[in-house]
Amino acid sequence: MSATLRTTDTTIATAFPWLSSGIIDHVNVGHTIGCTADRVLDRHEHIFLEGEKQTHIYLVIEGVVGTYKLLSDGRRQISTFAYPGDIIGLDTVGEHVNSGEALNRSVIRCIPINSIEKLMRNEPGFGQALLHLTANELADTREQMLSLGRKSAAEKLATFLLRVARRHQAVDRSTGQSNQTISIPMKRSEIADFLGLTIETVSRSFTKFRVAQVIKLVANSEVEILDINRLALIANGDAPNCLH
Amino acid sequence: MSATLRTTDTTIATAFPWLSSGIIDHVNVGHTIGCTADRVLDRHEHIFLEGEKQTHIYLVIEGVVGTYKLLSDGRRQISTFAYPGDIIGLDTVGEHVNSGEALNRSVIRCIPINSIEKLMRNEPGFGQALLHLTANELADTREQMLSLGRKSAAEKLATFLLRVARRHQAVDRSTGQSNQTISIPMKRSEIADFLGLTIETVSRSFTKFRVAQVIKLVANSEVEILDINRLALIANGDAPNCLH
DNA sequence: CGCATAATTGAATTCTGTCAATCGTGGTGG
DNA sequence: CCACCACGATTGACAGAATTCAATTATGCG
Repeated sequence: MSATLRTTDTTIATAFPWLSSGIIDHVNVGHTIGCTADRVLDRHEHIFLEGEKQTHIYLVIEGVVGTYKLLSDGRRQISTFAYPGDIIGLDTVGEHVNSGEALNRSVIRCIPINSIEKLMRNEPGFGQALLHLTANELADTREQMLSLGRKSAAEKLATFLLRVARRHQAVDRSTGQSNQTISIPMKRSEIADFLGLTIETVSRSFTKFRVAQVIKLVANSEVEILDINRLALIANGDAPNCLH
Repeated sequence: MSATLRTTDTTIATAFPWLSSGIIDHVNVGHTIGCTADRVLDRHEHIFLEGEKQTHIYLVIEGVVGTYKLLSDGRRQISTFAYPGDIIGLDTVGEHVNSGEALNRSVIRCIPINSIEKLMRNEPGFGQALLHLTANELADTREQMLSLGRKSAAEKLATFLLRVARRHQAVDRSTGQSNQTISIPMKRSEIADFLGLTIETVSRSFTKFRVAQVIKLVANSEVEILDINRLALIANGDAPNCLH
């Protein structure tokens, strides 16, 4: 099971690092928000299940967490991959509409819902910040819907790789290099369930890109992007003739 | 072009009828929110385009409005169908991530963004209400992702029909009848672009349901649901053998 | 080093898409 | 009031993309 590292009274700034980084500036980030706890999660350990009452929202501190929905016969649609700095469990107020699961060994910060509600009443800018956050996630989700509904396998994978690359850049913008080697912290089956494909199709698309010199497979979970422009063309369905 | 019916100072209650219906109770709905205008839209008339600066959010008063994203070669993914009472244009703060278009002759109420921002500062509960709204839309969108990514054509259409039926019930719950005849206010091509299918496949799925006595096609835009339980089974992938 | 798990590749099938033709419907004007 | 026309919906035949099933290869952890 999961070990609780520490339980402390926390300030807004500690619980929501992204708030300090300038999205919203009229929040008193020194405000205390009550008890938060950090949890260490093993791979495949669940944080919450679809349908459960929502008691906390969760800030990913380390690792990668996935949220997903299932059909009764086991088909799975992964909704999001959450990286450090991302918040999960905000889907709706009431009960979780997704299950949340660690894809790797992860650390998450658990923030009680009632703290959030109190904060929204006391810090006017805070609700606005959460709205921003949720709205951005909605925008992201809509982008993903375009992939799921209208893109071919290769286009989906290209879109996904660019997404990860952008994300990766955001994490280590310290190294300002452009010919990126990105790490793919999820397995093929998880990519497949995110893109609405099978692992075989994902694998074949990887191979196509490799053969076409668009990427180089350094390892199973490490991809070097050789031609990011081409990748972008493919992602948007603008690749002249190939790779479909 | 569109005719502006009237421009008036409006209260919260007028602009957001759903606020009065009990979601959030600590908002002074008598508060005035500044100038709103009602617009009458013809079929196919646009409200906003993807990428445009977001100046208003819009409350649908009459008709049905669709929001969508395009790929450069014309492939379209419809994100939402908005009915009277729904709000569109909340996707994100900044610029629209979808285009919005009337599917039928519609009336929308245009609410300036700056009113919204002011309201969020002055009425603590209001931001919370918008967060609720956005979170619910996010939950809805995630449900749709499951359809797009993991369901067969028949399952998608069944899911869609149930969705419309639920919506329909909400509208005229005055007539408490159960053997529902629902009106489908969108064309096959719009259903197709919502479900990530072609019009031909949508049409074939309709025919399958008709032959299987699950629905009756009263007219092109009017469906009688004969066996809602069966439809629900199909929608969730639990239909024993058939219709796939 | 070895084994379990993950990824790749191949062959055959299935579902959906594409192209094309026909049918139906609703609205308009004679 | 009816006929016509344009648009939308349906149906059929075929093609193609992705899945399924199966076998092989690679990887990474103990």
